[in-house]
Amino acid sequence: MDDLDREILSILRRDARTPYTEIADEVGTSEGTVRNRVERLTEEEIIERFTIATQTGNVKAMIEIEVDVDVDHSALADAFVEWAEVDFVWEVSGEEDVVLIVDCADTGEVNDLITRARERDEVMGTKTRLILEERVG
Amino acid sequence: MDDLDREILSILRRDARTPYTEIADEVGTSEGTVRNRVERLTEEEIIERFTIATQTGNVKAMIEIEVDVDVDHSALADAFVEWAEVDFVWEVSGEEDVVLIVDCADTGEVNDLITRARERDEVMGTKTRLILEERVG
DNA sequence: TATGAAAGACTAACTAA
DNA sequence: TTAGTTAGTCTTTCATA
Repeated sequence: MDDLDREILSILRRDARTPYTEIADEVGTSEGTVRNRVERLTEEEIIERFTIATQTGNVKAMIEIEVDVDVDHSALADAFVEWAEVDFVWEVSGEEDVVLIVDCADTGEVNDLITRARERDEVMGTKTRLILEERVG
Repeated sequence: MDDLDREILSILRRDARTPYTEIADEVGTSEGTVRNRVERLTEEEIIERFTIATQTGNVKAMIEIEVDVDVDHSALADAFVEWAEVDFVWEVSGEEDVVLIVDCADTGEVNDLITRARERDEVMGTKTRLILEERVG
């Protein structure tokens, strides 16, 4: 991992469809070098996957979930990730323990998700923040 | 947005490099239809962007930043997104106002980021959570 | 690091609903 | 009028030297 790798990653993060030739021009190297490095980064799983960022609904939010102490976080996370509106589930350090990143049609749908989460016995409490604006690094 | 769109999105979310011909086979339509729909979804910003999921370091974290009331959030967010270790900057509702999603070499680097954030006058306080485990929906 | 071959995407003209 | 198809062309990627 050197600065050239980091530059390539940053370009791909903004637009993963940028042609290798264009990336090469931008970072001042050849198409082959960019291709080899992207292959290596993918191999090493520094690039976990090529994907799309979607906004199927109008509201994105973080739902922080406080979980009972003696609960299997992992099983709970597995359950949440099955919910259609959930993009990511993070198990985190700190008080709230599990964070959902969700993409909903409207705030009503966010509310439904919170209600569904709170209905589970393992869930002690929730804290929700709407994501008003996102910037990509 | 119909079921065909949703199928296409789900394939692209798993691997955004899947050729249109292959997606077409999988969902039972022609290459042209897949291409037209992906273009439409991109146009409508349901697909926000083609991107990569990366893990350059060993530690991912959420840094929640409490911002002084009369501060221009947008300018602050613009500054944070320039930091190399920052993947996303979210302006959120609630007390902390700005959330950074960071990808660092180690916890020391996370700590450096927190220090740099706290050095800014606009920043009143921070709260950090390490992301211990991530699931993708 | 070039260069030709292969794979994939795009254009545009056409068809069907 | 809109969505879908297809053949031909162009672009990008890949493998080889």
